[in-house]
Amino acid sequence: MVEKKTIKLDDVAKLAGVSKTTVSRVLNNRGYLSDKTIKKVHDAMDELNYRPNVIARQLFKQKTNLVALVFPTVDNPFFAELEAELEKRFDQLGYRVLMGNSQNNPAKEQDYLKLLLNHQVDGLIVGSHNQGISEYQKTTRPIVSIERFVGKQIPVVSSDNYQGGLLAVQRLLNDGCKHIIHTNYPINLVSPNELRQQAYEDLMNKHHRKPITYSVSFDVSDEEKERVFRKMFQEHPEVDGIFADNDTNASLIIRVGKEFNRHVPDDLKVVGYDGANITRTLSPELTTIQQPIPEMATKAVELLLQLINGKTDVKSVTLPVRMINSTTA
Amino acid sequence: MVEKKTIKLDDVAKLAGVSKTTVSRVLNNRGYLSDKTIKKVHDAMDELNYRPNVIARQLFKQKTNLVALVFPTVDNPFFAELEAELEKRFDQLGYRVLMGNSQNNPAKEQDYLKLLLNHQVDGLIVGSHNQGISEYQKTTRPIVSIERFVGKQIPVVSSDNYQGGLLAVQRLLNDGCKHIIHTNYPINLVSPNELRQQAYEDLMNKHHRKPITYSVSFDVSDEEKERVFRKMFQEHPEVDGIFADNDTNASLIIRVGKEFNRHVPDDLKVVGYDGANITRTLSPELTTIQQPIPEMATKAVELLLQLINGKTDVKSVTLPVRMINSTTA
DNA sequence: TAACTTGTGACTACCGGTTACCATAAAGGT
DNA sequence: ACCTTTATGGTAACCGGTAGTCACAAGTTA
Repeated sequence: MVEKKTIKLDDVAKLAGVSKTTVSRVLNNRGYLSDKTIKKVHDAMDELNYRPNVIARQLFKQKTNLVALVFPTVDNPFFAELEAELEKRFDQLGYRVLMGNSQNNPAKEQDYLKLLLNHQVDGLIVGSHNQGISEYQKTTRPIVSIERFVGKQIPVVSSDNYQGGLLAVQRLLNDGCKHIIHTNYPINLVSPNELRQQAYEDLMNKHHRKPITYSVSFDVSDEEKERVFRKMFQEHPEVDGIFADNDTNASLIIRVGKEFNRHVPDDLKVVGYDGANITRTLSPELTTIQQPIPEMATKAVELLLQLINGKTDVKSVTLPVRMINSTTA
Repeated sequence: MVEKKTIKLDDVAKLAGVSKTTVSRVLNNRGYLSDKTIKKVHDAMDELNYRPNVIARQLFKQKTNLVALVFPTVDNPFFAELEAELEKRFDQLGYRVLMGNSQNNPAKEQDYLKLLLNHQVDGLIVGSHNQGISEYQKTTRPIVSIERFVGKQIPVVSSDNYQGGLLAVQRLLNDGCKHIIHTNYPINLVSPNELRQQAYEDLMNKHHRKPITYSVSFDVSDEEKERVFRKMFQEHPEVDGIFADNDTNASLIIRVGKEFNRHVPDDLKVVGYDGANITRTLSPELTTIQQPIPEMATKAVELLLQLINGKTDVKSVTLPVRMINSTTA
């Protein structure tokens, strides 16, 4: 096997006819350097196709310029857009991004945290839906959470879930719905998501209607989810409006509704939640509450950088949502 | 500011009352060790919440257990599923995954390659749609490509694009379409995608029909794409069947068709391409050619690992596609 | 002419592990 | 009683850069 030796700083120095120190100075733009020397060094680097070993530098500097994203999965319109936006911003700031798809499995999330922390990441953005992960308490590494409460000291970026809930339910009420049902994650997952349900219940109570919520786990198959929705239509044939906790579920509900001969928006009105890119493209007919994903990404990156730079009083933020009016409600 | 000192191997050794060597032996499971010592060391590590500095180990071992994924963006049903599947497999094998969203911008792709290679990744999986990136020729690092020709020495995992093209067009012909149009990326992007177009043209010619292809760039906005499709309906009002190069475009075409009063599947039949998870959930009505994304991920990971382990004759593979019959054709 | 500024080299400690080598010692086998 | 296996310690080189210190030379300025 042809063993191709890695080029190191020393090799560049030799070829350029300068000292190791000088090459390092060129690389880091330190000290006094003549243009001539800089050129010589660059030429040598090009000729050898030299790539500085970032690992060695990381070890010395105690900084990796690596951040990790821990979310349930990237195979979901909301997380895909969010992670893409986060990555774009981190890239501009010189950070590389490690992916951590926890599959919404607490053990996996715990493992990921350990592994990613071992990789000496400079910070983490997390948005998994698990609880009680002790790793979060043990570390002092900078962490920002998105749409999820993780711990007292960890700032959260979320959209205005309560307002989103109000907008959605009010829209259904305005459209004349009498029997509105809400779907949401199981509530034991402490997330700002809960506030959507709170808004739903508050508004329903205000209008003297009985709030009914169906729980649907995030991490089960579409078939499983459809089963829940079928049960919903069977148990509540009177339903004429649904406030779904995300657009995927809204889409599944509309499909299941058809099985029960409910046609949107005549016999049934549906409002979704998230309003991600992909959903807007593939299901433009869906009326939904749009989370400001790009802004959330911007804010999360901003907060994480503050933490990385040693700021201590980093505060959680809530960003406004907006309604996208379309034809399903 | 409270400076929290990082715990190192030496600290663990001191607390456990053993030597640095022994701790390292416990960590790496090397040499002779008594159960008693192992326990002592583990206890000390737990007490101190010690995390071995992976960077230091990487530097010595010349192995990072890091791989990078370079794709246009993760905010797309096909790439989201593909990257999720890749990440899942790499995770199981002990590799962490770096995200590189090139935005389909050659300069950005080149930058990413440099950066990721600097990070000493053990390998890369690439699927961007750019050409002529010199970085690919310069490096000897293991690379596997997905659905894209990169260079002679770089193995490609692709699905059977020619067969996919045949299936799609044959379906439209069987449904009685007389005027079938194909949409695809600009052909100067050398990708196996081309074979879909080839199949389309071969089949059209065989049936003595004139093949017509509209080019749509991957990286433009939905609005831009819709403009192209509007032009298509204007220039070819006779069109009654469309073979789209991906499901997103199929979805946009159906929407634009409505503007021209073309209703699917009565006045117009559409077959898409990709059949990713998210698309199946959000647009189940779409008839499409499904790429075997999980299998492609499995194969790509397998090939990359062979390269990482020094195998030299790693061959490209093509995997079968299947048709998903639904209501748009 | 003394005092800086600029430009470069040589040397070394350091980042935090890994591992080879050698030494030592107790336990077990023959 | 001798040899081997098991178990542990100490030391040092090494991975590939970074950066501080000191030295020295040439050019510039007061």
